[in-house]
Amino acid sequence: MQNILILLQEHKIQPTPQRIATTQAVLDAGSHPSADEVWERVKTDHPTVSRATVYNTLNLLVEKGVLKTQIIKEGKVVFDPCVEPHHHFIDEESDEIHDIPWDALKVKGEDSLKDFEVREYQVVLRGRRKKK
Amino acid sequence: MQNILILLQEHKIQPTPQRIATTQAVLDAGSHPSADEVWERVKTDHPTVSRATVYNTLNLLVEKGVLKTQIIKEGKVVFDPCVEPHHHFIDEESDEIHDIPWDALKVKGEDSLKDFEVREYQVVLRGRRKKK
DNA sequence: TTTAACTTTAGACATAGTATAAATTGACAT
DNA sequence: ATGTCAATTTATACTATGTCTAAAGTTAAA
Ligand SMILES: [Mn+2]
Ligand SMILES: [Mn+2]
Ligand SMILES: [Zn+2]
Ligand SMILES: [Zn+2]
Repeated sequence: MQNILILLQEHKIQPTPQRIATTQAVLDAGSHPSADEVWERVKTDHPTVSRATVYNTLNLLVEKGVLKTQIIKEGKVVFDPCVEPHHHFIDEESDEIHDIPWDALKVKGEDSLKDFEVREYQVVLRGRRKKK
Repeated sequence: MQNILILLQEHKIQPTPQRIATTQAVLDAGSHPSADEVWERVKTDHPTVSRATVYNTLNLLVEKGVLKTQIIKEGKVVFDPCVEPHHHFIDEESDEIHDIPWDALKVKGEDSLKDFEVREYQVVLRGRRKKK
């Protein structure tokens, strides 16, 4: 995808080959890959890219607002290409994370929390995907 | 506290000295300690208790329903003495986790998620505690 | 008392993530 | 083009969380 280059430029990120490959990989990975999952993907096409660079790049993409981290799975941070507010459903069988659109759920009362200044919130749901 | 022994017995857990100390520690720790934080506490009174035993005991307490794990902080699981449904607020300055009573927030629409069978859910809020 | 089941322990191991320092690359002024 | 400096990448070491293993210790009951 040529748009990767534009995306990086728009976010003031020097587009090196390693960064392009990493960004490509994290966006192609479907949803919510971990850093090492992204690294695995990068390595298939660019076997010489180091683990540190993938970690550095993902952290940079978060810093620049291209990705958001989610702390939902035990033991690993996952990266979310959707930086807009939304909710998450975790399928406890497959361990997959599914995005729930912001408007699918309505939370009432978050401004009644007088002691807290809420910067962001989300609903985290767990269960299993219905067999259809 | 003498009730610890009764608590363990009620949950069919053999009350060894190590388990009593660990349970005491996790309950006294205020809210949402990590396993190693519990271990540190245990060691002050019982310096010979091993790390593995504290981890084993905490996992056993979860299995038996005395504690619940929460995956909210990056890099570590925390243990929650409150096993009833409730929400969480994370103070991004102090990194402290605060319990929000279930009834303080109302979530609408969770049964409209036709593809998912929701076993549990919670609202996770982030921000900072208001200086009062 | 013997036996078997349960528990604890120290240490090894696995994995996620960060830190460091040297090597490479790239921008850019001469 | 060349030299220079900053940015980037790389291999590697390191830290931290958590699990696993095998041996030793304990408990309870035959
Ligand atoms: Mn953007
Ligand atoms: Mn209980
Ligand atoms: Zn998401
Ligand atoms: Zn809690």
